[in-house]
Amino acid sequence: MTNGRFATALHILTLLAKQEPELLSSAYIAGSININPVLVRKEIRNLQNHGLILSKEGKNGGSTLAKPSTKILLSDIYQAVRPTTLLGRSNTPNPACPIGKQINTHIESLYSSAEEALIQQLGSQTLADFTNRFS
Amino acid sequence: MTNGRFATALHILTLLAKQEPELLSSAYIAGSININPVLVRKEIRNLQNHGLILSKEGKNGGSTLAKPSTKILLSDIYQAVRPTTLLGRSNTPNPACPIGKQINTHIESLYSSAEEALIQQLGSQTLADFTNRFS
DNA sequence: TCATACTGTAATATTATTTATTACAGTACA
DNA sequence: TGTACTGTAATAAATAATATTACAGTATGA
Repeated sequence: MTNGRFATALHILTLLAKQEPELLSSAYIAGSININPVLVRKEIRNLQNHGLILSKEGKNGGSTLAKPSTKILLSDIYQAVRPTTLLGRSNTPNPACPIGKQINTHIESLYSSAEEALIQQLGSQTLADFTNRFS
Repeated sequence: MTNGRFATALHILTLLAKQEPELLSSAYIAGSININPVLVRKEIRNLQNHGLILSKEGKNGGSTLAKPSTKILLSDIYQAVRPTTLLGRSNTPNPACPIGKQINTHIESLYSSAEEALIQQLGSQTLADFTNRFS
């Protein structure tokens, strides 16, 4: 992925974890990340759908963690922003070529075992582990 | 990464491995992958720089593997096409925010250990292992 | 020695993806 | 009932990836 969604999501969750149980507004969060508030709201919505965040509408509204940071794995965050393919997109090879015809199947299974390794590694750390590194 | 370079490089190397020790032209390879020959030549050049491929210019020229496919790890291929950051780019957070100021350092080290896990997994298979899966 | 079939590479155009911006409806509070 | 939020759609702008065109350089072999 060439986008910054993982970094953005992690930043959002770090802020929420650090200022728990305060409700933080998307404008405040966007100011810290230095991106557009609409992007933040979209990502918050997504993290909400994945059960990591709770939001409250209306005046004095905002967002907070849906569960303690010790219960949020970094792999949960990855899964929430997971790109279609970790190692990039595949091509649409020539079906007339015996290699071209088969390669995407093999690439797919390769990608999924590679991603599995990544998820295992990310799953070994919690959001709390990550935020504790901040001085 | 949103690009198809890993898939392209793997496709190139698979073709070369399967037809060793023949010299394959970029036009032939591009026909199998179904992308522009110039992209193939660029990637071949890159794989050459990484010691995976040998090329011969002029008439009847083309490319072949620089070493047996049993000696090429899938992680070597990843390293050759490695994007700046596996998990996407980071933001340029607000330095006035105590979290924003530090987060990129922590994200960087997180990314590098995640990538390390991926490389280990890819390093457990050779190009020969991959090409042997083709029927 | 010259036509041919390649690689190598630069320059540019096109397309796809990502991010930013604008706008506004809906909600809760005080 | 004004104010400060979320939620979301629509669109624009910026960036990244791929395709295309063009041509110089190189080796082969007729």
